[in-house]
Amino acid sequence: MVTYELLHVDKNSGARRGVIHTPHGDIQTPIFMPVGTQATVKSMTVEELKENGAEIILGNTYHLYFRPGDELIKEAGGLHNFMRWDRPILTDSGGFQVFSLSALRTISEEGVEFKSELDGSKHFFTPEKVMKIEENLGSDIMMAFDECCPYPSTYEYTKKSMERTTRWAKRCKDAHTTDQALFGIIQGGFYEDLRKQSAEDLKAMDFPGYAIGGISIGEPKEEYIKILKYTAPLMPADKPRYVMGIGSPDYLIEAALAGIDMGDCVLPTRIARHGTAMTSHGKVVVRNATYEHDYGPLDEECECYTCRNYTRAYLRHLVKCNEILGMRLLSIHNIYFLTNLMKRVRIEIENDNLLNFSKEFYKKYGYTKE
RNA sequence: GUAGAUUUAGUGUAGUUGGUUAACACGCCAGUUUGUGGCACUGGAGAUCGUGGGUUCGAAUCCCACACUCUACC
Repeated sequence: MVTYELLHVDKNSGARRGVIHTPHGDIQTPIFMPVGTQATVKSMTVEELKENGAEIILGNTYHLYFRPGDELIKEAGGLHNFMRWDRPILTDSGGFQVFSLSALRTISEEGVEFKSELDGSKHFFTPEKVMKIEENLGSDIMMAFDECCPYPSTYEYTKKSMERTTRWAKRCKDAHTTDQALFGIIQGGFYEDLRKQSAEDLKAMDFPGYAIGGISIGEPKEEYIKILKYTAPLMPADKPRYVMGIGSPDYLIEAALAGIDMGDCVLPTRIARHGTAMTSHGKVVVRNATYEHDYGPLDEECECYTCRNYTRAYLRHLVKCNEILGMRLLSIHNIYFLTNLMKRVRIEIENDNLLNFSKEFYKKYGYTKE
């Protein structure tokens, strides 16, 4: 059972402060969820994730099905036991891989055939099969199997895809047998009437939570904001609202302002591995020469392990040498930065002040728009 | 001392009948990254081709001298 408890609504923005209750504990919302595709948030131990504020993480149906296999994970006692994470887990359905691995798959009404990037073998993913995999993984929240449309897509294609995703959602619901919470995913691309149709059809199926999928996939920011603000109010108020794939501070704050409760993204850990940090004064490309002799912390306002112990000059050295520790220290910092940012967002909502805070934050972070 | 080989960007190299802005890798400088196939991708700066002279319409490329480094022999 997964339930949503609304604690407070920001009087000046409509942002929601709440709690989501799950079998593995509560999560405070709005929340940022680090992504651990292959049963690991890359380079970080579960202790480090906890110390840096992670309350819930993601796993991925597609990738775990191929390696090590969902049957093995079931045998190991489920994903929680397998990876030693005792807090909530949300599993993505593989719907994003329909988009990101588009060169390796074929879509039909029945499902999606993927050609494995590992050995070329063919695997047919249906909504029923995805439910079985996610049940074997044993996550607290499982996502319905959908298609994430690319940007841009034509109205005709997006409509056809959205309607099929709705039919797949029904099949997921019918095939689902455990008490794990199954969330529906609203699609419809960048067309408002399609978003509305998708939201209404999915609401009629009464899922315990809803997500907006298919945004934050490379579109201009204005398009993201437009669909976010249009779609969020169409989602039930008494259930968790989740925007899939958002990880930059502005996208997360805009989502919170729109009344969204959850967001996830690979961004903080990926850019960390490529040598970039998010700080209170904006993005820092640690490899840049300007930090060669900089013996101050990455972010003087940050209290994470990395900022308490290491200098920019040292981090730059590690990044330039492609040392594992550099990736780890920046990942720790970026995860801490985002979980801490969301902690602050929750406080500002409680004080009905998120809108003002967002303006101050954007100014300091260096965003020119908004 | 003799013979041979070598000398092209910070480093290592490509450039085979002489022909427009001399190529590549690494390094350097910068940018991108948003439900993670790929620890990646995209740009940029940087070389009077060892030095001097000659042949030629034209030389990194051919010729001469010198210098440098390496190897072998005396």
